[in-house]
Amino acid sequence: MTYAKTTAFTEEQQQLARVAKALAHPARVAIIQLLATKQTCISGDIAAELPLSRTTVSQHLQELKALDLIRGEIDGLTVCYCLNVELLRQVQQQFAAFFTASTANPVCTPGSACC
Amino acid sequence: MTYAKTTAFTEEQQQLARVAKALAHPARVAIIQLLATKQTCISGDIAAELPLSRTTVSQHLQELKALDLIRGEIDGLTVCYCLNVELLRQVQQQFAAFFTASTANPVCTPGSACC
DNA sequence: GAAGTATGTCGCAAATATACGTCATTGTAT
DNA sequence: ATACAATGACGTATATTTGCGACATACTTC
Repeated sequence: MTYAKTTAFTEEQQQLARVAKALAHPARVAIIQLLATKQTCISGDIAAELPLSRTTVSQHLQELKALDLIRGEIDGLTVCYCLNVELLRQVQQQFAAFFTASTANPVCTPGSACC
Repeated sequence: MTYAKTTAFTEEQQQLARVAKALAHPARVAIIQLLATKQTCISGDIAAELPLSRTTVSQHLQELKALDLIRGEIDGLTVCYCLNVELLRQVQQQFAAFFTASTANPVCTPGSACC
C-alpha cells in the first residue's frame, strides 16, 4: 500500500451519481420524455410505447419512483405516473452546478503547462 | 403480446444515457471534480485521493476516456489526464435541454386533470 | 544493463442491472 | 359471483459493473 486513501466520497458526489444512474438507461430517459409530453401517463400506455415488455417497463418506473423523480397515483384499475417537476428542477440545478464547476476555469487542459 | 412495440430508442436518448452512465458512479464524479480543481492531473495522484485501489481508479479513468470526457497525455513515465472541457460543455447543453424540456410545460402533475 | 517506478491490461469474484414470464392482487363489468 | 383487465411483486436467467491482485510494458536512473 503505497497510497493513502484519506477521503471517501462526499454526499454530493453520491447524490449526483444516484440521479445519473437513474438516467443511465435509454428506457428511463424515454419514460421521462414521454411523461413530459403526453397528456395521459397511464402505466400500460407508457409500456406500449417502449420496445420492452410491460414488466420491464414497470421495473424502470419503480426505479424512477424510488428516487421520487416520478410519482404514481392509483386511479381505479389504472395507475397514472407523473413527473415530479419540482425535484427535476432541483436535479437540473445540481447537474448545472457540477458541469459549470468543471468547465468554468480549466487550469489543466491538453497542452497546458500543468503537465 | 398484447402490446405493439413500435418505436425503439432514439440516438438522443441513447447518447444521454451513455453520458449519464459515465456519471453514475461517485468515483467518476469525483475524478472529474478533481481534474477541474487540481493543477496536477497525474494518474497516480488521482488514485491517491480516492478510496479505491489504483487499478480500480485506472479502470474508471479508462471509462471516462472511452467517452472522450477526459484525455490522457503520456509524459515520460507518468500520464496526465485533463478534462475535455469542450465536450463537457456540449454535454451540459444536452442535459440542460433534457431537463428543461421535462420541466418547462408540465401537463401532467399529481392532482391535475390528465389522470 | 539492472533496479526501480508509473501505468495499463488481464483474469477473477462478487455484486448489481436488465429483461421477461408467471403469479397474486385489486378493481371493473357483466 | 364470475369473468376480465391493469398492475406490481416474485423468481430467474443472462449480462454488465465493480473492485482488486498479479502481471506485462515502458520509461528513468544508476
